[in-house]
Amino acid sequence: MNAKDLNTEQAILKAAKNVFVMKGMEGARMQEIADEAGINKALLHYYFRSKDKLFEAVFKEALFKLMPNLLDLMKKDLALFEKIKLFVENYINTINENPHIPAFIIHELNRNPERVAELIKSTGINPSFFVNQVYEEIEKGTIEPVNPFHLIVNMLAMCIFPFIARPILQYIIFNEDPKVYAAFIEQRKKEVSEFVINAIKKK
Amino acid sequence: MNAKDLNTEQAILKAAKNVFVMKGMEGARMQEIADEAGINKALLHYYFRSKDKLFEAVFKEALFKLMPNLLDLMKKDLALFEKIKLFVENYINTINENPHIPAFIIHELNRNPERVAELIKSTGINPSFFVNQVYEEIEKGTIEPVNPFHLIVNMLAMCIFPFIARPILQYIIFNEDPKVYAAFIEQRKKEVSEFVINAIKKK
DNA sequence: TTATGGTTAAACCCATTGATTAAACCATAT
DNA sequence: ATATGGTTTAATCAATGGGTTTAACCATAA
Repeated sequence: MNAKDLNTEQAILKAAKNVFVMKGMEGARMQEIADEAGINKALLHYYFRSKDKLFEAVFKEALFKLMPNLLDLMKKDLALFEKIKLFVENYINTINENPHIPAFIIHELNRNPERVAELIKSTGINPSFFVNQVYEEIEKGTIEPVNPFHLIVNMLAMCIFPFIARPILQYIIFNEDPKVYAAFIEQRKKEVSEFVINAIKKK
Repeated sequence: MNAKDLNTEQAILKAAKNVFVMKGMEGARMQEIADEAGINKALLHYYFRSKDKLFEAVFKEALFKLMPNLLDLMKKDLALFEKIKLFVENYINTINENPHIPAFIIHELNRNPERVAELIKSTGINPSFFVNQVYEEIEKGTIEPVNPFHLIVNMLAMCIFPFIARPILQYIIFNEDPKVYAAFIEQRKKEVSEFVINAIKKK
């Protein structure tokens, strides 16, 4: 595989990502991907065999772009509140750079739950480290006795949701002004971590 | 329109809802909807003209099923903490009865943001009553000075997210056991409202 | 220069699918 | 009984779109 190949292959992947992420597997057209990449449609099959294979390549890349951060962070040796702050800021930043990927994953998750679940499983993601850390803090009496699984889901939810519901928020709450929406997302880094810490810390 | 019509039309809508919600506009097949309804494919066009029209009917019904609750509740004359409790329980219950609709709406939201936004706008939904109530409580010093828009987004997020991410949670966290997942959702009604109230109340 | 082999593109194939048509069906009214 | 008109179906159409084929292109090596 030489440099030219890499270029074409990367161009295809990039174009395919754009189209698949916005329209999903079923809504995407091979012709549109080819146009977006500025190449002939047959080349898509030359490099990736089939639409399904191409989709899988794109999907894996998209999925793994949002996973490793999460994985590393959870296991870090940090105080719980620091970890929460870091997680929220870090994760909102990551999604902000790929704002359509969550909705893309969610759609595929509904279309093909087992396949996606298998993929995620294969990353070896495991919340037990973080869960134990939460239990320890509860023991110590520094936080309320919250269920750590609900805590994780709450944090993920608050980070991800504003991106998948963006059109609603932007058109309804923010009068269609993208600037205001962007500022809202920026605020959230602080607002959410404070919200979470306030919710659990013992006073 | 007589009783027979109503039956057929309702049968079509029900079948179309099942298929569209699970597979989206592009993934759905008119033949599959006809089969699910137990009728001839041409009848779909007889009653709804086109796939697009049928989809629109299904989508509106799905959207408005999740909206009115929200609307009425926000304007009720209730103390803030009571309102939060009621909202969370009520909304989780509503979604639990139609667990696939949020992901369905989100996908359509990405495919066609303006159209969905217009539809939602047309419901006349307006958060200002709730927003003002939050500001009043901040004045009174009963809650921390949180941004009410973030508060709304946080509550929506925590209610909706576990349903759209269900396969991940169920397969990864809950070892594929639907019973455990159902119990988790049941717990959330209490867990989330306590989480929110704890996060904002002044102590 | 020419042979080789990977890369690219144009043209084509054909299964799928949304939509239409024409005829059959059937309940109701005269 | 039969005429009417809404309902349902089978058959068909036309377009779309994923995939294939064939040949042209072009860099590299002998």
